[in-house]
Amino acid sequence: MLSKKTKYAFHALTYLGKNKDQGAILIQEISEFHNISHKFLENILLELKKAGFLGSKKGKGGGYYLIKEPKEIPLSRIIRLLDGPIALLPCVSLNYYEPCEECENQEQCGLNKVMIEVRDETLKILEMKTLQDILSNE
Amino acid sequence: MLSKKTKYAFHALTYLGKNKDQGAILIQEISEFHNISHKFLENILLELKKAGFLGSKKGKGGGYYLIKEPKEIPLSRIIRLLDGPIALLPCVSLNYYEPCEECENQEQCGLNKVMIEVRDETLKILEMKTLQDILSNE
DNA sequence: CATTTACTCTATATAATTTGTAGGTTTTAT
DNA sequence: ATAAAACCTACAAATTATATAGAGTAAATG
Repeated sequence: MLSKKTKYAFHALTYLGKNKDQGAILIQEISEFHNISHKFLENILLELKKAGFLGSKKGKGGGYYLIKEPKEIPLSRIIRLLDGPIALLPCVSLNYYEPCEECENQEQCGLNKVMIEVRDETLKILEMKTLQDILSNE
Repeated sequence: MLSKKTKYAFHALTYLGKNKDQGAILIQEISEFHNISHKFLENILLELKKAGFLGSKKGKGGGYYLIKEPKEIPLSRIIRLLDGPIALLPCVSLNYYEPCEECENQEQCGLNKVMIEVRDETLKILEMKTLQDILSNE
């Protein structure tokens, strides 16, 4: 399951995508619309900004706005940013690789091999689906 | 990512699958082979037994053994049993459905719709891959 | 240029979940 | 009878997720 953080990130991105023409949008507007704690959302939006998805403006009339095309934002990137690995095991993660402590020889591990296949199939979906797909369904 | 519980379950099932002919196998044998805490593994094997994957024998000469064909044990069933939902959101889970608190109208939620597609694609893989696939790779 | 507004940053508190442990009970073989 | 090994319940420890606090910085505006 996605963490709330990631789920909220998707809600916020969707909101910003729907209101693209309206310039900077307040954290508060999003947090009220989706019943999300203001401060919690603040942290999330900041991460999304640092990762290059959002821009922001400080001060009066400030807020956040999308700086990428929705179709250029695959689900996989958001999930990795906020939730970490997409792979089901650390030993098959492309971006967060770690060997399994209990395994002496990953080369001979059948679980490892199968999970590589699962990862690749999962990635196909999560890289293909983008914010645009979410927007198209609203 | 899978919890350790689920990962250990796969290791144990694989071990039992590889040693199918040898009758009942001790928890201790598996826990030592895979460096898993004996007591923790005990709980896991018990769950697998209650769910109908394993049989057991008490007392001297006792232990656990597979009672299903490896090809009849899809990854999805083990993951669901020990980790819960496969879906990325509660509102699209087939086995553990819950509405999202922050959503007033799930019918109009684009995230919901996209995550249903992701779930269906993910399930295709996890239902197709079985313990047999893990065994074949060792 | 003072004031208000709203994002930025870091640290911390709280809650929930996962992981692991303890200790006794029941069953079985010898 | 005794020892071996699964069964069961409850709890403890560790980790992670969620949420909050409060001071800092930048921008707009009158």
